[in-house]
Amino acid sequence: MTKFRPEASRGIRKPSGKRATLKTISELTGLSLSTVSLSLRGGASLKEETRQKVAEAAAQVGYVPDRAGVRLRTGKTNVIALVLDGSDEAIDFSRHMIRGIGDAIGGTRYHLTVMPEFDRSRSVETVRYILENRTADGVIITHTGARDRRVQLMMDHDFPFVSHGRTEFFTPHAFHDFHSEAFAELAVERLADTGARDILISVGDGTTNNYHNIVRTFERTVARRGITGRVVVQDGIRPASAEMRQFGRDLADKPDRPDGIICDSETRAISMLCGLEDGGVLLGRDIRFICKQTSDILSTVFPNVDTIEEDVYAAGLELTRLLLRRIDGEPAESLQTLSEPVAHWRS
Amino acid sequence: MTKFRPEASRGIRKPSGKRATLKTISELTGLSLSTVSLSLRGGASLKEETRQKVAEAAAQVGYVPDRAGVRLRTGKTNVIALVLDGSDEAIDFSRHMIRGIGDAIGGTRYHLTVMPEFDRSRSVETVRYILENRTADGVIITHTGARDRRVQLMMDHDFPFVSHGRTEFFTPHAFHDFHSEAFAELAVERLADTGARDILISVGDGTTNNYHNIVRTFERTVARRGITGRVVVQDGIRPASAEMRQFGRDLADKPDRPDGIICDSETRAISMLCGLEDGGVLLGRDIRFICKQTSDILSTVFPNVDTIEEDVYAAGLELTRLLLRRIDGEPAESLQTLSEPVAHWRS
DNA sequence: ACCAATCATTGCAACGTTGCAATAAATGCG
DNA sequence: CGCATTTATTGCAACGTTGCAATGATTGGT
Repeated sequence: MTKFRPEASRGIRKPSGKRATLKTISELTGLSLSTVSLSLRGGASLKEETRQKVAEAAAQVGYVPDRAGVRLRTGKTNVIALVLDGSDEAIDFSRHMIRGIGDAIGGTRYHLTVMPEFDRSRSVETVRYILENRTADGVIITHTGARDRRVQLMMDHDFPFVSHGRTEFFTPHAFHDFHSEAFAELAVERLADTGARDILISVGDGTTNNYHNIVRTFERTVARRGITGRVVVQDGIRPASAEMRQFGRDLADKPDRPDGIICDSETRAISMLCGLEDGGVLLGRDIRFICKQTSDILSTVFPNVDTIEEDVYAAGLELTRLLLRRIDGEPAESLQTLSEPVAHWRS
Repeated sequence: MTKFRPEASRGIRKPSGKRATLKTISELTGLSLSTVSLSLRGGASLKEETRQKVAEAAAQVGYVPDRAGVRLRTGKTNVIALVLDGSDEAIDFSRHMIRGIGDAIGGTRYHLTVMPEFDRSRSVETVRYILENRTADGVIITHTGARDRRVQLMMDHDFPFVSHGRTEFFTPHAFHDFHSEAFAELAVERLADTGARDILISVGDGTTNNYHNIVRTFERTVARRGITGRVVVQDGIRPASAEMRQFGRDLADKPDRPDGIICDSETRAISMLCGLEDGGVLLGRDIRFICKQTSDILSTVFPNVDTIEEDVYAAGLELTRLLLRRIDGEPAESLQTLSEPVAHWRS
């Protein structure tokens, strides 16, 4: 009679085809259900011998706790929810983010559920749904606004979450954010250092908090360097479009065109750069350009353009790690991190 | 005493702060648990009056069935799993796909869980995990291979799934796929019609079934038109990279360079096109180019390049609809659809 | 007015898990 | 050696749901 064939446990649960449960182990070891359950969760009061026996049996039948059972009993879902708010401009943002989250929950009990809600106003309802139906143990939100209603809601309910982006709320909450101020400052400094006197910054979505951070720092740094700066909010206009390209084209023709441009979106940057070239602008000479980059498409098309990298994959990793710690009860104020921009100066 | 305030039901479940369950409704109506449960599921044997009463009470307390309870009792998870296999080249593929799925499950009880597994060989393990732990009611896979092991596995277990992509298996299974053959044929015809005599096709990942479909059709169509064709598999090389651009550059210099190019990846196309222009090639004159497009970045950068559109959002929608019907028991052979390419001929 | 048949409703058990109170076994101490 | 204490194990109830067998109420036919 075969006693213990580890290879056999692949796909084979029990003599019958049914899934292994605590009961299976209980019968196998002769111990009670409670003991098995306790033991599997590392009960300190158990004899070393029985713990061994249980562990062995569990491994043999390939026991994995039933999520529904646990959830019903304890309320713990072992799920984290990503609320994708996403008219995202950043190329492959979702992909990198999800991959980061996936890698971070690898090896844990957690699953990831994604709730795509592209209508931003309704994304509050999505969060409300999660809270009311206890459908996840924690939430990750992106594109956070300065006084984001989702953040408010979750703080009110004392529900674990992390935001990709900071807020202006007084009460601290967990977040991970790209250090936009550093980005803005770095970009202005670089342009100024290489001779720019009149810088235009093109920013997207004015509803996010990042927008404010970027603009504020931009204006401060420009002032400090004693040069002029203008802000263009490009919200309604599709980042990759003939219209956006035309914007670059028009800019090239302007008598008072800037000699430095900063752009916080790779897609918008590509369009704009094409337009500038249409207008006969020689990049790096007539106009210097710096943009935030989340993929390597821009650098392939315009290898000489300076970029500042935001690593969305790393953000996904970090957000998840923070969230898991938050779920485990760590105070929010110790779960706030920034990721520093990485400069790629070409030439 | 207020009797029925619909506005009050927002966020208020019960006199206490607890979630409404069948018991809540049972107490409220004086009916038994079983009756309430039965009624909510439209029990045919109930009096119209009681059904009304139950429905009213349920609405009043904002009852939503507890997922864990249902799942434990019935085994139904109300979850569909997306197994993201993704060294995806297509820009924003994940985003569009997820948005499509999200829109398709809107209004249903289903949630979406995403299992990112970017190491393709391990993606079989991911599927196995889902099957063994009954962690979803159905699965969506992408980047399907001709004899995809995940497909094999799920068919063996008679588990509901749809694949984005067809296979060569004899047993039918649900799928939705981009009609790559039509794409290849359309592209060759267009190039031939506009004067091309020597066409090069650049295709990605040779492990997917799409690869075979494209290549086969390409060769057949080229032969039929009496022109020459070559196939280049660009697998190891990153789609957006200096290396890929260099490929275009080198191509431009070749004495026997083709006069028509087809590319099945937008990103690779962009890189290649940049390289061709580096080499002094005049697009549309020296070389005609057609590529498959999933975003509007390429068209913004190269407005004159002919493209053929694949709508990934629509694919997500369709895949999900098929899957839900499959879960409801429809036979797989009636759940097989193709999406036709949409040509955008510029000039 | 009685029995059978239909209609409407209900109690019970079970899904897999865990926390608690309770028991049983082993040890310490006087 | 008996009693209190610690150590190890267990039974029970509950989480929210549903399917089934069983009950109770109503109707129709003779």
